[in-house]
Amino acid sequence: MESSASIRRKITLNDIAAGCGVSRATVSLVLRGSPLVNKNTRARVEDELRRQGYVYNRAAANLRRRTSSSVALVLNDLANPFFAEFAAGVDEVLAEGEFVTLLGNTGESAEREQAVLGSLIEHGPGGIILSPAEGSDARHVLAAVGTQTPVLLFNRELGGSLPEYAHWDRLMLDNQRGAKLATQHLLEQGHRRIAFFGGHDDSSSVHQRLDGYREAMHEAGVDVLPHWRVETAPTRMDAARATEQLFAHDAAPTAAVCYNDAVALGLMLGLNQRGIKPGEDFAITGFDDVAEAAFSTPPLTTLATDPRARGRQAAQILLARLRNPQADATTTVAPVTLVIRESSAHPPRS
Amino acid sequence: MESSASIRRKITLNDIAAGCGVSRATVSLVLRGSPLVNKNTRARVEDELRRQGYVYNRAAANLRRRTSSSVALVLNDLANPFFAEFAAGVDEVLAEGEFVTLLGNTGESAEREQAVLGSLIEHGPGGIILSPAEGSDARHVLAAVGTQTPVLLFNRELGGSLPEYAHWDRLMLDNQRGAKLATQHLLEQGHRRIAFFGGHDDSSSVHQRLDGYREAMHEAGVDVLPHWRVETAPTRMDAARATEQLFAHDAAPTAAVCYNDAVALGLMLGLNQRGIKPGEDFAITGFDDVAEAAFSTPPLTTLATDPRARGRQAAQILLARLRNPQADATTTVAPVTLVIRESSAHPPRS
DNA sequence: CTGAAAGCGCTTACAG
DNA sequence: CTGAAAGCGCTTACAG
Repeated sequence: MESSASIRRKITLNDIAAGCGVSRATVSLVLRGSPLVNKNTRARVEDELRRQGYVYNRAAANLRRRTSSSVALVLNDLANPFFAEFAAGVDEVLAEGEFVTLLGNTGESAEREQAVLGSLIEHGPGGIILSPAEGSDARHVLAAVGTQTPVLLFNRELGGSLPEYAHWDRLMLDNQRGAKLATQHLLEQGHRRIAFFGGHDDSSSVHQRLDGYREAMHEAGVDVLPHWRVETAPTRMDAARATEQLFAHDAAPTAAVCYNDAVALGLMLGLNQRGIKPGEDFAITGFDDVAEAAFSTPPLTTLATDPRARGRQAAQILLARLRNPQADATTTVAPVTLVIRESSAHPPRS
Repeated sequence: MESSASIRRKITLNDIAAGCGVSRATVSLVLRGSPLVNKNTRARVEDELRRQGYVYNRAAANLRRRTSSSVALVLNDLANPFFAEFAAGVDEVLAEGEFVTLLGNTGESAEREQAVLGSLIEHGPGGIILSPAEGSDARHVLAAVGTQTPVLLFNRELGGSLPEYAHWDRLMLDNQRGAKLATQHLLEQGHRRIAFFGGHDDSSSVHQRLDGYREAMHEAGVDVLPHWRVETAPTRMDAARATEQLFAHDAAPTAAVCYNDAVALGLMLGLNQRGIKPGEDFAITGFDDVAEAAFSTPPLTTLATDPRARGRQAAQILLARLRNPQADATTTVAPVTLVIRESSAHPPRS
């Protein structure tokens, strides 16, 4: 690296061509690994490339070739460890495929999602991986991204519906099966009065998990009482506050399938405050397997979703789409795994 | 949006110009908001832009103007909530400044860091925000990024040293002051035998926190015994395993300043296993204020670093650098705040 | 106020 | 095997 040269302006193919007496075209062929170039010429060019500290300008190449080497990753909540892991998985696979990740975080705001998509699309991503903000709808997303750029929808559906929307690939978690597994596990421990605790009913993932819970209860021939459904915001604090509602009526539950781990951990807090020992007097399951689940007191039975693997999977689906834009849209439902820990490992006590 | 048109090829300035009978140049001026354009012409062009569903090609504009509208964000561990929050803060400010975030995750591998930087630099970022992988060194980073692209170093220093390296901006946490505050707090509670627990001595942040701890002990006139320093990997499990080393000698500590929250939570685990009640029989402080700290049993006294605010700050420093490339390099030390909870709120008991 | 022309850094038929 | 030429989608002096 010639520091005197590199401090001034960027080195281009012209500099390399001039530096070793060949044409720009030949240097380009060398860079792209064409077999047409003479061995000797290639060596000479490669030396010169190194000598001048050449940096490939991928944007210029993309412009000329009408290709893209980026993928936009638009997340509803990057600060959530689940999505952070997901992003790490996406980036891992994209990087292997020589793509760069354009990051956008919407913070659960449909309005910001519009702005973020509108800005990212100007950078010409080859595709978009979108985990929608709450309340985001298909028409707005489509208006922002157009019909040229393939979209992979992760984690939730959009509101509204459009013909184009049906052509997008999807990667969803198996929410229904997960909640069913958790419910069946509690039934096997001997519980019959099982609540479904936390989350708001208007969310598509809450809906799916409720379905799984109901299905398991139905198959076991257990009637579900209305007060076994307690809605909360999907946060620890709100769940802790709502704990009392579980015990406000007769036939109080002896166990709860929680919407997610945050809610389950909040319920533990609320139970402790009432002198009820989670994992001894009351059985609990969560959903997500956050880092804390293995270390809570008691450790939390939950459903592992392996967000990093989901990220890798999402990137693979999108890369496949870029290779074959005409293929039919795919819907992938990712499996979730029941992880049994002490919070649920006992028969009913109350 | 004409779906028949938009399905085929991308709309360019030429299409718009042809569509309303002006030149490409005029359309460009409209797009860039030039005051030169006649009001009427502007309105006509803007209509046509909307009608054809034009999407600005920022890459082409950047090529022509020799500018960049992206910033690379290279993180040692995106899956860590601290860095995920940091990334969210960075992205927030960059988006406001009309920049897009190019994400790269190195997973704490210096080798991957090389590859990631080499790949990102080809996309022509205006600058790079780098939170180095462990063991990353200045020479390799400089070789990958060259001398043209400004770098902001976050969180840790690189190994090795080079003249160019000194010209990089820095944003570091006030590790020393944080550990000093924690130590002083324990001293005020009446503790004298205070350990420094966890982390490896070859890490620059461990080093700085140890310095703060020693400074506080020295100022209080308390001699530090060698066995009050226990090294561990900065993880919960390793910390739990190492707990016994605190009590292997006479004059065992009654409190510990922990390297970070993960280590502090692990120490709680280890203490509980030995029948020692953290927060009653033994005082503990952490560092980071992870989400879990407020909910552990007992809640953990720790140092809040506000990673999202750090991210915003990092982006602001880098944007300032892009506006003024010639300004002197800056070093910013971000404050940390002691958050007192129950894990440390008592005098020595043993 | 508007248009013709040159050029950002690359790639790719096409000749030779 | 190599070079001259055209062109990706923009911007920007420069004329008029």
